[in-house]
Amino acid sequence: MKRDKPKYKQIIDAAVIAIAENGYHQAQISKIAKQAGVADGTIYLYFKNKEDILISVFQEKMGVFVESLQEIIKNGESSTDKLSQMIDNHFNVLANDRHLATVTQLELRQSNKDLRLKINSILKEYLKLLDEILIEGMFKGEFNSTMDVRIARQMVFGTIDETITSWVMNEFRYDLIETAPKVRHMLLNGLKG
Amino acid sequence: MKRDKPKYKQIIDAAVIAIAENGYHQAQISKIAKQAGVADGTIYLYFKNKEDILISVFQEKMGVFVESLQEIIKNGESSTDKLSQMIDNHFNVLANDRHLATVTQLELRQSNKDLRLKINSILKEYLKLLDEILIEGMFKGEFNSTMDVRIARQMVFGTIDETITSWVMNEFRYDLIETAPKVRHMLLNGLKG
Amino acid sequence: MKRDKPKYKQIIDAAVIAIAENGYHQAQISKIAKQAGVADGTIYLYFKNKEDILISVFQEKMGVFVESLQEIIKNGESSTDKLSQMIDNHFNVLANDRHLATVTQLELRQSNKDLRLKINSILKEYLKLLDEILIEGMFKGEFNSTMDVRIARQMVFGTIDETITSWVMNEFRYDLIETAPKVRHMLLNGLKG
Amino acid sequence: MKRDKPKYKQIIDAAVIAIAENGYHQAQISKIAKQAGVADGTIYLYFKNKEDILISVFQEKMGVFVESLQEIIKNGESSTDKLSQMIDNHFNVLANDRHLATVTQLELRQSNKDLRLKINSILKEYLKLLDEILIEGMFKGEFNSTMDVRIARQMVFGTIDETITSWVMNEFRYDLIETAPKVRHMLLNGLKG
DNA sequence: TATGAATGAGTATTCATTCAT
DNA sequence: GATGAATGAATACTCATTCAT
Repeated sequence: MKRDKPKYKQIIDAAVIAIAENGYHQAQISKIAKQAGVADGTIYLYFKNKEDILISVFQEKMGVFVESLQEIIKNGESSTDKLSQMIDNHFNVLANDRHLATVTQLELRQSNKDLRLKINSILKEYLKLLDEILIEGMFKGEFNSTMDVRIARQMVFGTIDETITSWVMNEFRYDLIETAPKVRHMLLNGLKG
Repeated sequence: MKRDKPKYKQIIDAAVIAIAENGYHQAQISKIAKQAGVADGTIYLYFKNKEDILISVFQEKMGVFVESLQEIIKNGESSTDKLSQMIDNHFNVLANDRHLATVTQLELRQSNKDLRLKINSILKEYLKLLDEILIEGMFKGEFNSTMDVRIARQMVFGTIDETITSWVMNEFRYDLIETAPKVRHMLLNGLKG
Repeated sequence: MKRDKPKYKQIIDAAVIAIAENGYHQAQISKIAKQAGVADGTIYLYFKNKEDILISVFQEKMGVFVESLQEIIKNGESSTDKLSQMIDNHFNVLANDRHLATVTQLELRQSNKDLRLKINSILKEYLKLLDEILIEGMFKGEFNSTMDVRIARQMVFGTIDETITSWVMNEFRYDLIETAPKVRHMLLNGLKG
Repeated sequence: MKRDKPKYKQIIDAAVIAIAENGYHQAQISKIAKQAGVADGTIYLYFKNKEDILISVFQEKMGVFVESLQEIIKNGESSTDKLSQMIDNHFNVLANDRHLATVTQLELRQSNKDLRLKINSILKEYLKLLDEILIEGMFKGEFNSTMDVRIARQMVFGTIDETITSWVMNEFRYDLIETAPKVRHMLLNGLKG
C-alpha cells in the first residue's frame, strides 16, 4: 500500500508546509517536491496528480479528527461532555499545528469547486459523528429535544470554524486554546435553550 | 466619480452573473465584459484590475447589508429585536438573490489570501454594527453580560454563514427563509445563557 | 474569416519552415511563433491548438495540389495527358519548395495516428481526382479497361510518393524534375498493359 | 553475443506487440518490459536505448525478408519469376503477421528523422537485391533495357509499400493476398514497356 | 471614451534512463 | 544477471493587461 510507505507521509507533510508558506496557488509541485526532498517525478509515484495530493492532505489530517472524535464518543460520559471534548480537541489540534490551521482554514478553500466538493464529502464523516452526539443529547434530555439537528450542527461547526479562521486571519495573535471554554459555554447554552 | 456612471454598476452586475454561472476561476475578464456588453479594454477604464472588480462587487453588495443593518439599529426596539431583524434580513437578501449567494458564499472564497483579507476588512463594518447590538444587549441585560463579545460575534456570524453556505452547497434544495426563526432562537439562547 | 487574415498564412508558412528546419518534434510553438514574428499567444487566436496548425498546413498546401489537378482535369486533352500533367505538377511543386517537401514527405508522418487519419482524409480528395482520371482512361480505352482502379491508384501514388521521399532523404542531391518523364513513362506502361 | 540469448528475442517480440497494440508513442519502455516479462532495467542490459530496440526490431524482421529474397534469387527461374515471387513473399509475410504489418507500415514511421534514416539504411540491403533482379531482367531482355533502375525500384517498392499501407489503414478489411497477382501484373507491365 | 488584437509569463506531468541492492 | 524506485528535463496553452486606432 502506497500510503504506508514513508515517502507518502513525507510528501503530505511537505505539501502542508509548502502551501502554508507559499499559499495555495504558489505551492507548485516543484516546491512541494523540494520541501519533501524528492524529485518532481517522485511525487507522481505516490499521487495521481496535484489534486490528489491536496485531497490526500485533507483526508489524512481530517482522519486524525475523526479518530479522536470516535474515541471521544466511545469514552465520553454525557453528551455534554462529549461535545465539550470535541470542541477542545478541535481547537487543540489546530492550535498546535499552525501550518495545518492555515492550510485547512484559508488555503485549501481556494481550490476549485470540484476539489471542494471532494473535501466536503470527507468532512461529512466528521459532521455525522457530531450529529450523533447531538441526537443522543436530545434523546437524553441534555439538549433541547425539539431543536433542528441540522441547524444545531451548523451552529456548532460554523462557530468553531469561524473562531479558528479568525484566529488564523489575525495571524495567531491571541491564544486560541483560551477561547475554547467560552465557545463551549456559549454553544451549550444555545443547544439547551 | 466613476462609480456613479452607468457602466460601473453594469460591470459589477455582470461580474456577479458571470461568476455565479461560470465559477470564480472560469469568470475571465472577457466573459465579464461580454456579459456587461462592453469590450475587454473598457473594463480597465472603470477598474484598476480584476481584483478591483471583485472587491468592488463585495463592497457594493455588502453596502446593502450595512445600510439595512444601520436602519434596523436605528428603529429596532430591543437588542433582541435588532438581532432578530438582522438575522432575518441577512437570510432574506440572499434567499432572494441566488446568484449573489453563490458568489459570496462559494465563489469569492476561492480568491487568494490577499483578496480575502481585503474582503474581510470590508466585512468588518458589518461586524462592528453586530458588535454594537451585542454590547447594547449585554448592557441592557438582554444578553449574558459577562460573555466575550468577540466570541459571541463569531458564533452569530459563523452560524449564519455556515447555514447559508450549506444551503447554497445543497443547491437551494430547501427553503432558507424557513430556517431563520430556528437559527434566531438557537443563537438567542446561546447569548442569554 | 480567420484564414483570410494575413497572420493566418504567416503562421502556416512559419510552421512549414520551423518544422523543415527543426524537425517535427523540435518545432515547438515558441519556435513557430518566433519564425512568424508573433507572440506565442497570438498563435492561439488563429489556431485551436498545435494539431490544428499542422492539419491546416497540410490542408492549405494540399489545397494547391487539388486545385491544380482540377484545372488539369478540366483542360487536359486525353486521360494520358491528364495523368502526365498531374505527375509533372506534383513533382514541380515539391521540387520548387524543399521546405514543403521535407515537411510532407518526412516530418508530418511522425505525427500520431489521430493526426495522420485527419491528414489522410484531406489526401482523399486528391486521390479521388486521380481515380477520376484513371476511370475515364479505362472507359476511353487509353488504360487497361480490366484493371483494378484501387491498385492502379496505389501504384501511381505509391510510385510518386516513394520517388519524392527518396529525393528528400537523399538531401535533394539530384534533380527531381528530370526524373518526372521517366516516372510518367513507366507508370503509363503499367496502366496500359 | 547478446542477440543469441533468449531474452533478446523475447524483448524484440514484446516490442512488436506493444507497439502494434499501443501505438508508437504509447509503447513506453515500461510497457515493452511488462509485455516481455522482465523489469524495465533489464531492457538496458540488452539494448543501448529505446532507439536501439526499434532499430533491432526492424533489423531482425527485415532479415527474414532479405533471406527469403536471397533464396528466391538463387532458385528463381527468370527475372520475371523472381520479381513475382518477391512480391508474393512480401505480401504473404505481412498478411500473416498483422502486428508486424502495423508496426512496419504505420507505427515505426512516426519515429524521428534520425531513426528513419537508420531504418532506411537497413532497408537498402533488401532494395539492393531488388536492383539485382531488375538489372538481370534488363540484361536478359525481360524488362525494358533502357529504363532507369532507380526509378524502376522506386515504382516496385513504392507500389508494394502503398498497397500494404492502405490495407493496414483500412484495418485489414479486405484480403491482401488476393491483390498480389494484380499488383504483380501491373508492375511487370510497367517494367516491360 | 471605447475597442479588441496582441502580448508573454508561468507550470503540471511524462517517461527514458540510472544505479543501489 | 536482474530489479524497479527514483530521477529531472522539457513544453503546450491560458488569460489579465496593454495600447494603437
